Formats: sequence, C-alpha cells, structure tokens
Amino acid sequence: MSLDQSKISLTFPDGNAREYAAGVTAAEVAADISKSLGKKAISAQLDGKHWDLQWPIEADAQIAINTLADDAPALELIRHDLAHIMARAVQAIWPDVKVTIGPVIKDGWYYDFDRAEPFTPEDLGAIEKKMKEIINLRDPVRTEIWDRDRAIAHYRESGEPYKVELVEAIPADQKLRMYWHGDWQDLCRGPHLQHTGQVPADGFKLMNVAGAYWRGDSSKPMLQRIYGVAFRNRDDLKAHLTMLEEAAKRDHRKLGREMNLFHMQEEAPGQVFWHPNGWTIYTTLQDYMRRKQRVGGYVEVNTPQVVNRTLWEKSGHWANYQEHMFIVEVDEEHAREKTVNALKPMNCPCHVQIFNVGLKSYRDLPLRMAEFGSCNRYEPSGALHGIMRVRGFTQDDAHIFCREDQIEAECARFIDFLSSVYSDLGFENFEIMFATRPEKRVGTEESWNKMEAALEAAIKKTGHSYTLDPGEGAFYAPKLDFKLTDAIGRVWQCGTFQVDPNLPERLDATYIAEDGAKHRPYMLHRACLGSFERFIGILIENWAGKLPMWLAPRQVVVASIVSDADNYVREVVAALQAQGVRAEADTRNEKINYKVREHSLGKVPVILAIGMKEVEERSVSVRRLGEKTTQTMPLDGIISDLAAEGTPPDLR
RNA sequence: GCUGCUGUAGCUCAGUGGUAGAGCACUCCCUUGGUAAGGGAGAGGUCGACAGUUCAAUCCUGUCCAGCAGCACCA
Repeated sequence: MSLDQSKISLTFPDGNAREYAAGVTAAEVAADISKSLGKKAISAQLDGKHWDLQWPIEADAQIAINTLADDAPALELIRHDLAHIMARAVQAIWPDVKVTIGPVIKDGWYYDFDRAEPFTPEDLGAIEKKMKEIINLRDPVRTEIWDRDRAIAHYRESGEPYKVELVEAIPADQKLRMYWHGDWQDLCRGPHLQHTGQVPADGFKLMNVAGAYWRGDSSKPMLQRIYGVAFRNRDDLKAHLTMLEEAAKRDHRKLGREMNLFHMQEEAPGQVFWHPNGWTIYTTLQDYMRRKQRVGGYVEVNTPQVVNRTLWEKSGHWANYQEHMFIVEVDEEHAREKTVNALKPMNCPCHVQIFNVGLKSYRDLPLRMAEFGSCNRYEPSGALHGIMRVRGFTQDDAHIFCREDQIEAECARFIDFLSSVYSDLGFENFEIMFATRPEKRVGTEESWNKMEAALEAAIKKTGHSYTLDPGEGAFYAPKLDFKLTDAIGRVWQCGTFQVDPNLPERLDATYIAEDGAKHRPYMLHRACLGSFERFIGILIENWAGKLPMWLAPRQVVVASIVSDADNYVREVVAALQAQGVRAEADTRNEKINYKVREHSLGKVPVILAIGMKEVEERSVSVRRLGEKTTQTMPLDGIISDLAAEGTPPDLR
C-alpha cells in the first residue's frame, strides 16, 4: 500500500514493484519498462483481469504486460479487433448496413449485420481485402467513457437501431465504454489492441455467412452472420484449415457412403436405410449392449410403436410435445370416429405400463427395465443431420423403478456401467454435468435436497469429478449428463441419468412396501449411447472409419494374387468364418494393387493376400490397414489371432 | 421452423433456351499380374417434383420436396 494517495504501487511478475501516479495507463507502464515493450505491448493483466493499455490504473495491483507472444490474450484481442475491423470494412463497402454485435468465439469471431441483400462468397473476398487495407492503415484504437443517454442519441443520429436497442437495455445511470478504430466507432467493453496494425494480416480468414436471429430469438428478425477464424500467424491459420479438412474427411455421411454403411433418401427424411455393412456395426453394438445389460442386472422388454393418444395425454406428452410427435390416424371401417395415435417419441410411458401389470412388491425393487426402444420424433427439418440427428432412431433406454433410498446406489451403479461401456468403445474420458434444481420447479425443498444429495454422493462414490450445471435440471428432478471427448477433441453428450418422481405419479405406478401399503416408486431414466444412430455416427467420426476390429463390418478380405490361388483363398475364408471372423474372398480378375487399394479405401482392417508362394507353404501375407508393410504368417496361427482380435471386449 | 446456398449417371462434377457430357464405379473381352488404379469395348440420365412463360425449358419464373451451412429446437 502506498502512503501517498496519489501514488500507486504496481507489482510485476518477477516480484519487483514500481510506484506510479494514480491513473497511469498500462501503456505508460509498458513504455516505462522499455521502449520496445511499449511498442510490442498489446494489453495487460491487472490482478488477473484482462486490461486495455489505455485504461487508467487507480489502485495498487499485480501487473503483467501482454505481447503477441502471449497466446491467450493475443488471440482474444486479435479476434476481437478483427470483429471490429470486419464491421468497419462492411460499412466502408456498404454504408447502409446496420451493425449489431460481434463476439469472439472458439477459433475466431462472428459479427451479425442487417442488410437487405445477402452477402455472397465474392462479397467475403471483398470484405477480406478491405480488412487488410484497414490493418495496413495502422489506425490507433481509442476509447472513451460516455453517458448512456449520449450513446443513445449518438446511435439514433447515426442510424444504428440495433445499437440503440442494446444501449436502451442498459440502466440509465450506467456509464458505457465506446471504442474507435480510426474513425469507425462501436460500443464495446474492450479491451482492444493499441492499433489495427497489431493484427496479423495473414492470420485470418472469413469462413461463411449464415442467418442468425437478433438476440438469438426466433421471433426476432433474421440477421446475416459472417464467421471468421484468426490466429497469431499464417502457420497457425494454415494448421487450423488443415484440421478442418481432416474433420471433413471424417464426416460420417461421406464415410457412410464410401464404406457402404447406409443411405438416406427424400421419401424418408431423417430416417436411415441401413446397408449390410452398417447394419453389422449396429447389431454388433446392440449385441454388446445387450450382454452388458444382462450382466448389469437389467431385464429387457419391448413395447409398441403406435400408441393411442390417451396414454400420451396421461403422460403429459400430448399437451407439451405434440408438435414433435408423428400423429397416426386410423379410420377403421366400422368405427364411429377415427382413433388418434402417436408413434412413440420415448419409451418411458410404455415401461410404466409393464410395471403396472400385477402388483409389485418392494422386493421387486430396484427393477431395471431396458429396451432398445425404437422411437420417432418429428424433428424440425433444419435440425436433421446425417444419422446424428434423425426422426427415427433407437435408444439404449432403461428405466429403473426404485425407492428414494435406492437412488444413490443405482446412480453409482450406472456411472460404473457407463464408464465400462465408454472405455470398451474407445472413449477413455468423459465429463459429468450435474444439473440441479431450476427456478421453475415442483416438489418440496426437502425432496430436492435429498435427490441432489443422492446424485452428488453417487458421483463421489465412483471417484469421478463433475461440473455443476446450476438451474438446468428438469422441472421435477435433477439429472446428470455424460459428455465424451472424441479423437479430435469434440465433445458429445451421449449418456444421461435423470431422476423422475413425476411420471410414476401421472401414470399411477405403485408398489407394496413392507408396511403393506401402496407407495410411489421413483423412476430413473438412463441411457449410455443415447441413440444407436447418433452413436454410430460418433464412432465413425471418432475412428475416421477405421473402426476397431470387433466393430468393423468387414474384418478380413482374403485376396488372390493369381487365379490358381482361388481355391486356397476360399479355404482360408471358410476357416476364418468358422472361427466367427467376418471374412470374405476377393477372387476377382484384378491385380493385387487394385484390390489392396479398394479394400484400403473401404477401411477393411486386414487384407490377406495370397499368391502361389502362400498356397505352397500354407501361409498368408498379412497387410493391415494404414501400414505399408506386409508380413507372411502361417495359416494356423493367423486364424486364431484374427479371431481373438475380432472378439468384443466384454468376451475377451 | 427461419435465413442463405444447392439439386444433372451409383459417386465426384462439367454444360446448354433447340430433349446432355467427363473421370471413377458397373457389364463384357483381353490380361494371371506380388501389396493403394493393367488395357479395350459397352451399358447407364423424365437434368429433384409440379405449374407457368415460350414455337421450343434441364436452362427463365413461381410453388413444393430434399440436402448443405448457421440460427432456433433437442421433452
């Protein structure tokens, strides 16, 4: 603490401190340290807060000066300044365009504009060119604090209605920070760079244009959003663009075609036509899940697809989710009126029907009821995406009927189950999101306390950590969401565990407890994969089509090099098939180069090439996917090796 | 659902106001070749659907359907 009120003490990362006059700017501090740092400086960290070089410092603090060499602050400022530079460029080219907001996002930024004409790809090129001109101007960035009303008047005058709306939403007595890049002005919290020349002119690229609602509200006007990506230099940008190409190569829609897994067509939007190869993945995964669930103490059931509306009325779906349901009207010849049914969008009401048949005892609980439940939901057309977001899908669904005091143990048991499944499928890491009571909710505080405590204790018991997602629980109970990370760092929410005291109530599920009276069970909704369709899409993209042997639809191709080897090829295939290996012969009249290329592109994990040498010594030449070399192995050994390799993880 | 873009052979894509083309894939023939495309020939399309303009529409206009990107949605 400085004794003199007009002096402040700033402590640097090396522990040294210097005194400055209160109100000194970080720019002045940087210049005071060295002339070159003054030039190189882009911003500061003041007590850990990202601080604009122009902002005055009024009190003692820890300070560190950032330069373009500092990764996180540099990227944030570059992207943020580029948002402003892009908006300035757009208004320089089309002065009548209205600006709105333009935040920094992962890898870059976007800015939303209101313009009658759509931006074209050619426009993006023109904007990019103009942005480079602006960067070369090296215009200083300037900032001032304004009264709210002055800002409103200013934006009224300059014809920026969206800015007026933004500022009007701010309390009247609050001061606003205004920024100028050269003459171009925007409302902005900051911080920003010292001048536009600090942005690397070859480190950014405008990517695409898309519609976006004003303030994210679908009742508001649609704006045009331009996305850009930016990095500290050209090499980082190139690396990012290469990564995007890699991600595009993994696209399950592309691989699904190339590997002949499935197709979709106009007549059945959002539904999958599974081809033999894709269906092999599906059934292999389903067989695996079925075995895991049996071992895990579940019973498996199956329930109807087409269910009368009365059940959906009781469950509450008819009132709340009708627009997402496929409605089926049946006009029976002698019926006085049509019966109205819906394709089931979820399995839970049907599972309660099974629970409700006959009296259940407390001895039956916990009752873990699983179904590979085929569901249909009328998803909005714009939401459909390959096999990842579809209208017809199958969940690995289960409902656990239990008492309140069993929730914790069942939750822990499920987390262990899910952990084992994900690990078998190649996903070692997952994150647990713990969604707690929302603002609008039913039930007593005591009940919420108990449910939340049970979930938290269960997570702790399994040794996992979790991320709190406050207020995001269902209106009747808390839930857990499980997010896995794929091979290129993308996060997918697949698993879920949701407590539900509501549906047993609505559908009047009861059991007889020790006291001889009827009691209400809890229902725990849970899924590991979510849907088979989506999860298989994730698997394809995670493995870039090169699925582990046990999931690969075509495990081994045995290819002849000369037609005199064909009989031996067929013998090898038969021997592999006898051991449960998915093997096929390729005795076509083609060169081995051609066959190797084709099956490599088809992502077949193992190619066994057979010429006369192999026939004579009863061996095979083994070529594995992705490897350039081959290995000659005796037939007897390779068959058992490949059979072992193709065994699902739970059977090893 | 909203905004924009797209829809031509199984796939990737050219092209034109006078009813269509390439490469790969496919079929047949030749070739028996040792680890990512051997050669030749052939077959294959109501140019997403329906209207309209026109002597004439795959091409221009409209409506619809589907796909793509983003937004919104995801019980």
